[in-house]
Amino acid sequence: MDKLGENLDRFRRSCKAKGFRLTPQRIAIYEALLACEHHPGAEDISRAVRTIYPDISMDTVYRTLNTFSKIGLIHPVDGHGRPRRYDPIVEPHHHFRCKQCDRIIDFYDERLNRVSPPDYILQKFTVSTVKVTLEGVCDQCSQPRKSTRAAEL
Amino acid sequence: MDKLGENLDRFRRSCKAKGFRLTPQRIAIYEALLACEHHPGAEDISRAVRTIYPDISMDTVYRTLNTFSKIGLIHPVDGHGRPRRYDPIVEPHHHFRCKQCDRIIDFYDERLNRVSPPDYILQKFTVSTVKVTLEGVCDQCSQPRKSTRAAEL
DNA sequence: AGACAAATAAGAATTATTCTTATATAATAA
DNA sequence: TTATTATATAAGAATAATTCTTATTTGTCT
Ligand SMILES: [Mn+2]
Ligand SMILES: [Mn+2]
Ligand SMILES: [Zn+2]
Ligand SMILES: [Zn+2]
Repeated sequence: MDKLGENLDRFRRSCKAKGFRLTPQRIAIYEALLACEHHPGAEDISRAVRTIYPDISMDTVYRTLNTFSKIGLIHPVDGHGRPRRYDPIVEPHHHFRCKQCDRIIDFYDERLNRVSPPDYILQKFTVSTVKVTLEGVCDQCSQPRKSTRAAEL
Repeated sequence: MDKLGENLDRFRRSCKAKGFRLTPQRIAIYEALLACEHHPGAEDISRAVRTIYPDISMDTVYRTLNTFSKIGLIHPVDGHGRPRRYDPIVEPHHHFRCKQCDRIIDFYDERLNRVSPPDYILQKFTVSTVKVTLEGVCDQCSQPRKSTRAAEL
């Protein structure tokens, strides 16, 4: 089975397991999450789903994203002052966020997966997640204007 | 000079250097930031400052916090769906966030300061900050009820 | 097919933050 | 010290993101 199929299958099983109904809206929202790159926000999801279900309400989008988050199907990603975004990839990975274009780019690194808090923290707190997040300027934004224009200057 | 004095001095110099006026509101807001533990939000700051300046407006609080952030006097801290919070400590340090009580607790660790992204990321992106954030349940919240009650049970 | 709990659409409500504008004031210089 | 002026402020309107309320619809299980 391909990656998309795997994800959809996990989605169906998660819903069943938790007693959630398999509605067309939920399926469309989950598919939109998988299709969108760079961690879509509720507005992105709504826009994508509207092409198929023009009457989808923002409330359903938000409610569904919250439901998915609660059962661990997706992870909410901080919006840094902008609207919250969502990540359909729940396997361990890390994020680079461009301060200029606000893209959030995934990357995978074993070394970072193994970053661990100091012992005195582990003794005091129950640590469930360790997140490493990079911020800076992405390759696209650090290029001197558009590549076509750059030749002219 | 003590730590508080040092901070206030740096604050005065930063304002001067950037040509910002040293208003009573700004001083009070900065002092409130230093006094509050666990990374206050705009509402916390407003409440603290109101005891001295009852007429401080939310707009001034937000505007001032934004100004301070821009000149690097403080750092905004993600609110995870709740209101944004602010950190008057700009020296390198790390955060543990309790998912239950929402406290954000500082800790210092040299090893985590040195966490570095993989080379292929550094080649592609200009990385300006690396944040390690822990989430979980804090010592207070994981205690079985209140300590006084615990003895009874 | 029928029953029913759960999900939805629509739009009101709430919350956090920013904007607008008229007034006040910190900094600077006469 | 006072006058000048650009900057900061208070007040409240406006905006944006998210949640809530309610009446209706629809999956799921007989
Ligand atoms: Mn991701
Ligand atoms: Mn801190
Ligand atoms: Zn970029
Ligand atoms: Zn706690």
